[in-house]
Amino acid sequence: MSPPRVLMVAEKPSIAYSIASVLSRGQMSTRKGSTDVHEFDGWFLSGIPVRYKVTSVIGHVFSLDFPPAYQDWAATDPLALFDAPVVQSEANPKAHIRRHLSNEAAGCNYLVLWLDCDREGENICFEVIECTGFAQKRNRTQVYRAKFSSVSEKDILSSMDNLVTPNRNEALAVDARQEIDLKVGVAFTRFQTAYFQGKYGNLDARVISYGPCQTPTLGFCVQRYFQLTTFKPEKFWSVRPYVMQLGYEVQLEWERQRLFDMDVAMMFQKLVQGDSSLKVTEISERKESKARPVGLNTVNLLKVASSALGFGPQMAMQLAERLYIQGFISYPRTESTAYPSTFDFRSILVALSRSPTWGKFAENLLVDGFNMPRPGKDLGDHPPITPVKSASEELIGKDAWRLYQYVCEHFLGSISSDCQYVRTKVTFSVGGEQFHCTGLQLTAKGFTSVMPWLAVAEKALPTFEPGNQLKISKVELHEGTTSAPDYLTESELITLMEKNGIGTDASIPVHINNICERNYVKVQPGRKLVPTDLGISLVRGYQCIDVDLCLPDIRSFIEQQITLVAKGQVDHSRVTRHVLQQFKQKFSYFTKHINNMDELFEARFSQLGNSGRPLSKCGKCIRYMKYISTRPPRLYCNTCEEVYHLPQNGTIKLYKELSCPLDGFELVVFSMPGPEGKSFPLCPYCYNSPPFEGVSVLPSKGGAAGMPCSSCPHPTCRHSLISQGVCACPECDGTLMLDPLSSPNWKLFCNSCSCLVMLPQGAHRILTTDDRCPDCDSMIMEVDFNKKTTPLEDGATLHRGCILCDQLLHSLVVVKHSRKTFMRRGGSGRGRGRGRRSFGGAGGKMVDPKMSFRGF
DNA sequence: GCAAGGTC
Repeated sequence: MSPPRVLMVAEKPSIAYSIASVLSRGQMSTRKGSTDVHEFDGWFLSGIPVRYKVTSVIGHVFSLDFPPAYQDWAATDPLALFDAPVVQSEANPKAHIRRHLSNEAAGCNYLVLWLDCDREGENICFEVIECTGFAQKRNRTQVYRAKFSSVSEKDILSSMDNLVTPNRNEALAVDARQEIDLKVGVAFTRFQTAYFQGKYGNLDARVISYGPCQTPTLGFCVQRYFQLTTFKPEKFWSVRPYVMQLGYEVQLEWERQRLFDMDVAMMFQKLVQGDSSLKVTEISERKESKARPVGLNTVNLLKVASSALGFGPQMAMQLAERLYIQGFISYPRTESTAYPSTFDFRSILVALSRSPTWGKFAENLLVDGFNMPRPGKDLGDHPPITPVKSASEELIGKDAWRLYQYVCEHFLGSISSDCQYVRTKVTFSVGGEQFHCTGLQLTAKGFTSVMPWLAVAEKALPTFEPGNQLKISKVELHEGTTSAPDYLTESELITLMEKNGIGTDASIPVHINNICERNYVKVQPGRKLVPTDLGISLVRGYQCIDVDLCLPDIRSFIEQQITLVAKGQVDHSRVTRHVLQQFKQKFSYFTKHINNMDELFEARFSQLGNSGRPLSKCGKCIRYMKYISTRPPRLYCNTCEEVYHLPQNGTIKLYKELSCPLDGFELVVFSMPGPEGKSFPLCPYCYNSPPFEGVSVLPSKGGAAGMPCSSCPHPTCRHSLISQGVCACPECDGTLMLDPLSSPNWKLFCNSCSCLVMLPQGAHRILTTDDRCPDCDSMIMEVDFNKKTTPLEDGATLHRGCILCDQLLHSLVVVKHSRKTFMRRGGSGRGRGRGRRSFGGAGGKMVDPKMSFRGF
């Protein structure tokens, strides 16, 4: 009778091989299949003699998708995808892994799962259980899970002695993630693509994708782009004294470093210049060191490959993969930076000692002894990436050689000694100010001799003694300018993604590749990521509609929700439903407000951004915005990617290059046509985003709130309701404002309705003043009549008075567009509404009937 | 044509 059979399944062929090698002590027979199958005899559990078969999958067996009925883009409403069924299909049909597992499981009595010990691995466990049929036919005691923290003999053997059961909750968390990612990503992607496709001639995108990882990744690039385009350089000054010591001229650093006020900096310069004695107050010497690197993991390899070697992550991984298959480096996909305790450094050093490049260095480490590496983190996956055997450029090619070279240097560096140096700091006092200079002297190069780009620069310093009185040779006032940050480098992006939990070591290169291939960013020399028009418009669009969509938090939210499933705290389908419900709402909101994103596309892609006329300066970036006069009229800031709506049915001009005291935007003036058309100034920013709450706004199309300066309660700005408001409107709750541009047809207009009041015609000048009428609290007006037509006696021209109470002015004003004859609506409480609450502020006075135009 | 996660 043949012995019972045990099927063991690993996540990838190389692990299956390692496990079989350890358990069979190298005595196994291997046959080909979809993946190799290693067979040998051994003992299982409490000493059952068995026949072992060890094979593997190749990552996930299945992947999730929508059923065929939902595959037609045109016929499927993307919103319906949130509630659509999902189906599993074989991830790699050509590999026939499912058939392979089913065949190999036939006749097996036990299943041992050797998948990677993370959530994804746990999920693959259940894929394997399904394929092998162990779920249905056999009872649970026949399925075991091996938990191992590294693929070492010790760990493999000990996990065989401590077999557990697979964790269904962790697997279900992955199921939840898959369904959420699929539905959210596909729904948004199909909707966006359909909406923008063919809409703009020069928008050439096959697909405009959205994803909870790729979109925040793009978000990082665009965020940096905004930082640098809206950067405002600032000048700064620092005092830099120079002293002569033992024939050296030394420049001293200021303890205050720099000041942003030139006058103050100059004052300090004079103080220092005026004090003839500079004194050494302190000399400190400190031994410092720069630590050798921890073991190399994938993400750090990718960063160096990008920043120092100029290889993109995709390319770097391809090279690393090849070096691994050829046996030159160890497995290149690992998160761990800690070496296992049993790690064999010596044999690698022996291998490298044959190298013409590092032979000498490796040999020295062998002879003089090497340092154990710094601790690092152990994620239980694979050891850090190290060389395995010696290579040469001729053997592996130029690019692979450069990557291999780095792996070797990093490995040698990680077991070298730290770099050590002495830092000397000399502190000086002069004119009440503190200055210093520092010197650096290397005592041991350590690892920097094999990683010279990390070397510490030496800096010589002449000897000083405490209490030395020195002469200042000159005192410079250095002027500098703060500089904008540069575009995000790929290496910085990887750091950000890792920090924010966007993607994994294996998927980070994929996401970066996606945003490049989809034409959202371009890689420029120095591997800088420069967002394209499409990338910028997309991110700006998300920011305008629902900023969450492009922030990394969207990923952490999903992760945090599925972690509840993994911990068994919440049911998997409830979490999936709940999260999808939330995304469905976000999706609905997004589709309803897609016009906000479209405005940006319109500006970018139909070249409105080029055809518009430069008009007012943006207060954020101090660059001219473009005035787009076609409906709806708006200003567009090319730099900030912002659209500012303007009132319709009139003309827009710059208002004397005056700017808003609140936000620095240049004011524009809006004029309605005709001699009786009113005109009023407005700040493009405030008009769209009123800075004060509860301000009455004009009705406006295109979503702008519509607050012109005539509704603004700013207490001191000379264009505000407070400065230009004259008295209550006879027609409505509004306030009559002086139209500052109405000369010579001077008029007051209501900031709320169409009421107009014509002031003395032909006056040379009419101004509002700071004074108020003691009787009715209206603003006292100052009228400078024309010399020829002045109604004043003796040809005087200047007259001050209240237009309601002053006999002369009263007789010269005419109310137009007044549907009601001077009757105030409502009772005594009226007129204290939002817009006028700040007006006058003189309490009960405003209920005086004279406040209206009654009696005209 | 679409997501993100495995591995090759």
